[in-house]
Amino acid sequence: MSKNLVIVESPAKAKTIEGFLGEGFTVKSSFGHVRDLAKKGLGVDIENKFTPNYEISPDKAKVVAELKKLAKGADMVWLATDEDREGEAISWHLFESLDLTEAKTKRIVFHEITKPAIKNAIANPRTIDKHLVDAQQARRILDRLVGFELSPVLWKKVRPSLSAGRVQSVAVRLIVEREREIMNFKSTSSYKVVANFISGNANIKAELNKKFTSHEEAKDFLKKCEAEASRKLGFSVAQTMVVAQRLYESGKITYMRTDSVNLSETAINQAKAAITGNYGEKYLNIRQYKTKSKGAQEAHEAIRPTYIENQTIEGDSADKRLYDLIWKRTISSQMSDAELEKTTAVISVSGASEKFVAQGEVLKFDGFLKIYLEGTDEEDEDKQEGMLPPMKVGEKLKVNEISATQRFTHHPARYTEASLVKKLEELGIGRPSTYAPTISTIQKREYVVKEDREGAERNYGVIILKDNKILEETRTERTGAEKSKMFPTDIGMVVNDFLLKEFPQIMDFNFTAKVEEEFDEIAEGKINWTKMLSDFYKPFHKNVEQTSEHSERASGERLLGVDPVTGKNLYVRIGRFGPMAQLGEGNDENNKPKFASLRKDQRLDTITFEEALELYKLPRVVGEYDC
DNA sequence: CAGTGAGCGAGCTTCCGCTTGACTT
Repeated sequence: MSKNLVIVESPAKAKTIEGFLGEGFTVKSSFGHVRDLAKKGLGVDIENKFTPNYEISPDKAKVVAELKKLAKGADMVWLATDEDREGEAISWHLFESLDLTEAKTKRIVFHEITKPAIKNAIANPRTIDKHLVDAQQARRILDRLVGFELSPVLWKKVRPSLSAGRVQSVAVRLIVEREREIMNFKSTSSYKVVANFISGNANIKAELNKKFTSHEEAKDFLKKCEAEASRKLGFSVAQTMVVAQRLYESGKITYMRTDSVNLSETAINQAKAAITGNYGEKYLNIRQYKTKSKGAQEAHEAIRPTYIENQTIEGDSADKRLYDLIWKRTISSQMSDAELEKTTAVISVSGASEKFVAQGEVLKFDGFLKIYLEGTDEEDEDKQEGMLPPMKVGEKLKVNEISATQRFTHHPARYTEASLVKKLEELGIGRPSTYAPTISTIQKREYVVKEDREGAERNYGVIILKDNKILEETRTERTGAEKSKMFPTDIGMVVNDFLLKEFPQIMDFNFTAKVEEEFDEIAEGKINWTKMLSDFYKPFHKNVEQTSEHSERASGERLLGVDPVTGKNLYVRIGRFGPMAQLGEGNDENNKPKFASLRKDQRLDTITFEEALELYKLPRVVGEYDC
């Protein structure tokens, strides 16, 4: 009996596969990467063709020792890591660190975990693709060079222990730029006019095809009319991944750290059976999706329920909700389109050129909407909404009520953890396995904070025409309230502005896409990986040296004005203990500058001269003591 | 917890991507 050792990346996979292969095969897992660049120092010999200095990762020493032992006693070692750049590199690192030989090593890949797929893989082995491995080495080393050369510049020019990197710095940039857009946003308002008509005993809701910019215009319009007769879940990214991990480990869903949209044949057949069984043939529309995002590597299947016939699972409420979402998405992706019939009625008003428009929508066939509609208890009136009663052209309608309501334009939305991930995904920056860690890193460095904001009350005008009388009133609403949104901090903004000024190429949203193209060329054997690194590193390193030598410290300093009492300059900047105000300069003994910390709700780029002066006023109320 | 901001120097910090499990809260 020959002895075979198969190595995959994840232990859950190993267990399943061992069942398929049967006797003579032992299946073990590497638990992801086993080696990495040396933790201390740069870990790359720049002078010597970027030779990497790899070390067995401390937490993998045991795994490697065990695999080495098993490999020694095996007749054949099958490297069955994922079929993408990282997976190929894991196989190569295993080959190197387990002291394998080419004669007794085979590389296999499979796209779904089924018995025939595994058997087929075993029957069609290949060798390690060194070009693909080199592409991974280039990726790894470039990230190390960028991170470990930029970070020290920040320690010197801004503050110790800060960090910069290809992914995290761009994530911070997105948040900073969004905040500035919001700061510069000027809200405008206009009046939206809505009318309620009566036809027979049915109501028709219609909106005017024009909005009025002022209260007066809206009122004038109503006067003219007077004369007339006639995405869902509220989890954080980290929480979601914890729940998903739990579902994965208990065998309820497939692998979750993937952005693949590809479903296996097995899955599609299961979905087909579930759809035809539950809803009938006409709800079925089999499709195969292809990914849109750049850099997706398709080593895995799309996230889906392992057993699609199970519509619900046992577990706590978070488990059930996430499973429900995954189930519905999977099933609906293979269902027919919904068919809607749209009707538009145009209603004119005598004495005014503007027209009211009523939109009616009737669901002719629910298609994939069936599984979304099923769960919600829809009330009958809700169903009626959107439908138009039968009307004749030229029919005269009675007006029940016309109202003009003041509406304000909204600034762009701040990012949530989830929307930031979505944006990074669109830009092809970062990978599913790193989105959650990246978000926690930029918060740990205090570049951004996740916060709620209360918002403020705002008045808005309403003009109502009813029973031929015009009524004007002022109502209030809450605006600007935010929940779990990402806000940049002062330090985040200072670091971002510094990096953007000194290293614009790294901060470019297309930087990752550009280097990814080159990694692809390495993988295809078109260019040499050390040449690619050298072409990148030479100008980059020169830039680092120049900046380190010549650029000024970045403190976000702003001169707010001159204190009328002392005649000294009043500044704000980032100091040793965070954002602060500084009155006067110089360091002579009887003429020292005075310092004051900014309050928590104040920011370097928005604080006014008066607010900063206020910080120096004594006595100050710091709180109230309740005795 | 209050309130910090003299100066020097040694030694430290840091990246991204693949996978769980051991730990504390």
